[in-house]
Amino acid sequence: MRYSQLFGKTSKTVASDADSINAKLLTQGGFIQKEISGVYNYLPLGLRVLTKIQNIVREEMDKIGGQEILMPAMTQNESWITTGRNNMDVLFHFKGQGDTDLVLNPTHEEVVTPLAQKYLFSYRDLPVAVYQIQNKFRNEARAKSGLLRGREFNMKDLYSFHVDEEDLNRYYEIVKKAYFEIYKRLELDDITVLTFASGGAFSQFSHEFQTINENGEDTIYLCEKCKIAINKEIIDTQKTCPECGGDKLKTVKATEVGNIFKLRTKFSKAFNFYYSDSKGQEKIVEMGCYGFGPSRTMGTIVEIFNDSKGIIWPKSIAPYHVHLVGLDLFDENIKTQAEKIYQDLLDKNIEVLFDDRVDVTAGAKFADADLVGNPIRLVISKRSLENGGIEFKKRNEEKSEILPLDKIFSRI
RNA sequence: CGGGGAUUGGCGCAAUUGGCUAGCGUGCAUGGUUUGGGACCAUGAGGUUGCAGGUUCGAAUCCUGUAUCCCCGACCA
Repeated sequence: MRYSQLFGKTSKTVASDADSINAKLLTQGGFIQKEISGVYNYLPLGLRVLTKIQNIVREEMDKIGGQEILMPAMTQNESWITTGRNNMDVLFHFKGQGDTDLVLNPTHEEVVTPLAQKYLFSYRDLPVAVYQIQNKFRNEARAKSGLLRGREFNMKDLYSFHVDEEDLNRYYEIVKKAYFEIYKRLELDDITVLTFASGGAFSQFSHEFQTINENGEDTIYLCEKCKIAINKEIIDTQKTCPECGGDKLKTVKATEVGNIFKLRTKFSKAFNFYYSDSKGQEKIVEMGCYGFGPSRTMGTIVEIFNDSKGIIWPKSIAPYHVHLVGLDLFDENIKTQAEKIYQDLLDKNIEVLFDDRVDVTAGAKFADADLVGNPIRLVISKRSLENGGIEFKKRNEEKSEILPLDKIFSRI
């Protein structure tokens, strides 16, 4: 991609209502643009990052047998009356044709349960796990912190259906592992901890995945020995580490980036979702749900991986792998060589953003490269060519070096 | 949802005891000079001051209503 043609520009100043590091840097870098409070447009750079996060999640869900579907953003209010959740204060209600009462789904148990019921009748059909990656709508009392608490936000939600609790427990552990695989690929595994949270009516605990960072909205109590934590809402009833029983818990700030939950039979009961066992007996279906927020995770990553100059993306989700800065492009010879390098990178399927602007000074281009935060910066200029090639620099390192043209590819 | 603050070219800001053609920076356009850490000069475009009413000879400035945004708190499978 040529920077000169990229939709979405970086800027030196940022809208005064950007209220957090992630809102500021993502807006300034041309990744997102606020539409209304808690609702954002994703520009090409931002969408590339979001899509990469989604694809990592997608791959890990597929690995554990998740089957991707896509459910609608809206449904009838009737389903929410059935489960008794129609008065949740975050529900967006509106009217459809014929005065029908509709809601924008803040989560999809009310959709997926009746849907699964149409296809799963027998123990032979179970277990099944389906997931989607889709936007959720929650009318938060107070949207804030950029992508961290929005009214429309991106979510991966996986739902599993089982013959009994034992099988639910088995799969629950599998999902837990898959989540840590995801955080590993996002380079968040060192600072993301399993956190015990309230389990609701049918289960003792649910589990959150909390990424420790000083700007986090949540307070958790961390057992440093086990790297397991307890959520604020249950610290009153659970004062020791659930893993080792230790009582030395450290208070830390964190952001919830995932939540897995044994729903048990709460929704299958509401919708009368039964299956026939091997003896022809009718049995209730056991359910689990597993949420992961790609957009919130994107915001969290920016909160953590940044410096005074901008974002420092983990390699796996950077919008581009290489930021190619062309200087002195008014010189036809240099321009030709820069274009050739750009083409060579494209030919090798290396994701590259080429700053091909002619009338922009070196300082401005470097500042933009730092702000956007791609992992590798290459500079081709009069100076670099005189010194034997192309300047190579990693975003997270200070030092740079000049590499001959033919050596560049082995380094990226 | 309770309390507080804000709203002026794309963005950041100034101008209010009511008074001249609403300024400055940045960004944008054109020309020229520059060219390794957000260059410089010149010229130019861009605003019915969130919206709707009201007071007044005169309103960005005062009054009423309303919308939106932000902050603190409550809330948050």
